[in-house]
Amino acid sequence: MNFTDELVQWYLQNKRDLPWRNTTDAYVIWLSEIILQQTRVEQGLPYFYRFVERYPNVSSFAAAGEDEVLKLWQGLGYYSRGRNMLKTAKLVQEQYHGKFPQRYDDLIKLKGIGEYTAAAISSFSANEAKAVVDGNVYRVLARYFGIDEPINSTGGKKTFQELANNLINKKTPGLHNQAMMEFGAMLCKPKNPACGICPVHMNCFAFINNATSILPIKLKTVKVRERFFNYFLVTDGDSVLMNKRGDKDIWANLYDLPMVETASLLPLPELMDNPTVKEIFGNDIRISVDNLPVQKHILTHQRLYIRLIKIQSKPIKLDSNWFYTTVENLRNLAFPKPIVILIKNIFNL
DNA sequence: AATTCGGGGTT
DNA sequence: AACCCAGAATT
Repeated sequence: MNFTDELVQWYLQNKRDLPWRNTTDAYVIWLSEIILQQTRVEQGLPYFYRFVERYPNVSSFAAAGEDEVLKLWQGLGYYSRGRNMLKTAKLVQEQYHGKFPQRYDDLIKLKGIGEYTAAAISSFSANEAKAVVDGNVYRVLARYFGIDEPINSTGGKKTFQELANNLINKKTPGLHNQAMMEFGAMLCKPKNPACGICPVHMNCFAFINNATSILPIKLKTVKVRERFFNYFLVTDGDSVLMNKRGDKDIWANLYDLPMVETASLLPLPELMDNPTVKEIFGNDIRISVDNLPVQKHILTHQRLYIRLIKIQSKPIKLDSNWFYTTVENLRNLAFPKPIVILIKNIFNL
């Protein structure tokens, strides 16, 4: 048996039973694929069940509001996925009369669907022979064929996509794609791959050359930015002052509290002397609580230091994105993870 | 071509 | 702390 046939045989005997593998409904497969972008299966599973139950078809999704979708998405990260899903659902409802497209060339034009996702949906729902290349496939191909071109370089992406296209089984592309990814996820893992039970290790470049720990090659780029978010709690116990975030920065269109960002973690007197803070609260600011610990929140490109200051005086100037709402209504708003924690600590919601 | 978009698990 | 995850969009 050749390389890919071996992987398919391995897959048929070792695959996990995942809900999106038991359907050819392009809409359901689309849901699963967007949720799983840069997200582990175990983390995405509960969200997948939540979304198929709430939105069983394109029409129900297209009728949703953005706040509602983001609330369902809360905690999963990369929130543009949720916003793009709503745009795509609305477009599919209009242009395709609610029937989700299955052809690669149609799918690739939709918001939130790139090369990987278009190949996944078209091959799984209609057996179109398009090869998926995700993080798993990069790793399997780099190791087996001994490719040392960086997987995150422009040339590298092209090399791996072409190789995957040449390898794909044109009779059963969906099965082939599932097998490549599952093999990478379960056996040919990033650390400590299970080469001892690998069906193709005797022909694997990385195994033969003891190079599984250096392949695939990835250029490191990440530079982490430190940011300091000073949140203000303004509440009378019944209503509370909230902020709707804009569409540029992290957590676009989600909700948090009024906040002033500073360049460093300032002592409280210095913070309250900040021009922006004075503009908001005036000169006689009454503070009731500032003994809450600073929350450190780690993201891929940012380290956030989050502090909460409880203010008793009323602000004299409100930003256009600020609004008062009832504590009860907080249940309906989508918050970033650290704000979920803040609100839980304050209101026990 | 490089940067940005989350949150969580593994090592 | 570094790396990765069924990547895509923006700069």
